[in-house]
Amino acid sequence: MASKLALIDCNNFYASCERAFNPKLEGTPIVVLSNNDGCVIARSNEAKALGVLMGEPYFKMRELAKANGIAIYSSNYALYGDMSNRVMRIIGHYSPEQEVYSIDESFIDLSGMSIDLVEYMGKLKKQVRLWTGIPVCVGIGRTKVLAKLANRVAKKYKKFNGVFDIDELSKSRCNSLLKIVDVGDIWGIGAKSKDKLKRLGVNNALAFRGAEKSLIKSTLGVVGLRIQQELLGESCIPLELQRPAKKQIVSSRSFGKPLVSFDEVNQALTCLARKAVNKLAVDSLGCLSMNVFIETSPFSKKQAYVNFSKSIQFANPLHSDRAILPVVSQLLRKIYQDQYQFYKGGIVLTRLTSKGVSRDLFEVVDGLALTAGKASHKSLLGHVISANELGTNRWLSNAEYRSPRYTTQWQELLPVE
DNA sequence: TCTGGGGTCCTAGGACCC
DNA sequence: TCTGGGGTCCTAGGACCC
Repeated sequence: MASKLALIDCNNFYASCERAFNPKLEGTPIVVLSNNDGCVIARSNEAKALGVLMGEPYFKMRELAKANGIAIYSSNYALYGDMSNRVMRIIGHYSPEQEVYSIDESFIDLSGMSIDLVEYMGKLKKQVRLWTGIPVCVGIGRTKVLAKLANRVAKKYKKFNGVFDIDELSKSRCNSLLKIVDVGDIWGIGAKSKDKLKRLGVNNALAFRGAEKSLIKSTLGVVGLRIQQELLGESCIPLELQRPAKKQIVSSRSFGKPLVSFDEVNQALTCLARKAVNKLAVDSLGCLSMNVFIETSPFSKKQAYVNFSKSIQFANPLHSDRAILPVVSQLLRKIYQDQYQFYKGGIVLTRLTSKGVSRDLFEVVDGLALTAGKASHKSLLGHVISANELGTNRWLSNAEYRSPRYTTQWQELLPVE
């Protein structure tokens, strides 16, 4: 049976979330900023039309924002995550097989459905909009790469009303379409690969699809070969129906201010480690190794960019804050140097295992004695935190423009007018 | 003044083994 | 003096995704 997939992609997701809770923003250009209010990570169509670029540092577009009445938001992941769950649940009703690909994208399997798929996906699009306020577009094709491409078309050309099936095109029309798609706009072809291909004269999707296999293999390896096969309509990137087990957990942040004391950096990393430990707990995992890193700003003109990191292997999987947090401080002690202003840092937990029997009492930590931990304190929420998590808080991100967490914090519910 | 965070997969090269 | 080759496992780094 020929496979048939749809990719449902939310339009300007973060910006649309802000708008869903503030209808006055209809027609207003919206920009959402990254964690530290650093750069642009989402733009409404109006903001795109004003020339706001993806990834642009906020300070470079502040004047433009002021002059054009652009609404600015700090990112509000609690809100976006919750909205995503609602959207994904609705999409899940349209097929028995769904892959939630990212916070704002989902593939579903439509193989063997003898109905008008464009009409069917039109219904989905309307329902998501009605129930959540989030606009989506749908691309349909035989493979993931083709569905992605179809989705671009659905987004770009108004006449399709947000739903496009690439298989509805005749062969020659399909070729004309592929010819106007830049090779760098194919899913999986990033900036580096794009440059390599263009140097070889492979400029668009049609040329890529028709290129010699050996050329693709030697230029991009097996990854490129797979993309080419998918463009030809042969599915080789399967739907992932269940989330694959995590292989690593990263918790890192740019600090709100450059940090210049061990204690401040230690506070930051201990708090970040706490977040990582919480993620371990959600999936009932332990880790057999950990990496701690700190770095200076790559943009600073006052000091050279440096990046210090240290890894440690554990004899048994660790999963508790009591076991992990002290090790973070000990590793940091080994890499911290007084003369630098640190601007970012984090921890990476790897070699994850399912937790199994708790062995925390007998944990052996590669030559590092586990200290019993300093006195504990209760946080405002009532759970016990370590002394290292208290401090100046200068590491915390700036989030000057965050909208209320309408859906996840009682105190921030939308008022009834 | 001010430049995100969290992931995955692939490959090359080193260490080690027989 | 002559100094293999194939397999596996691990890690670091590159590239990509949203």
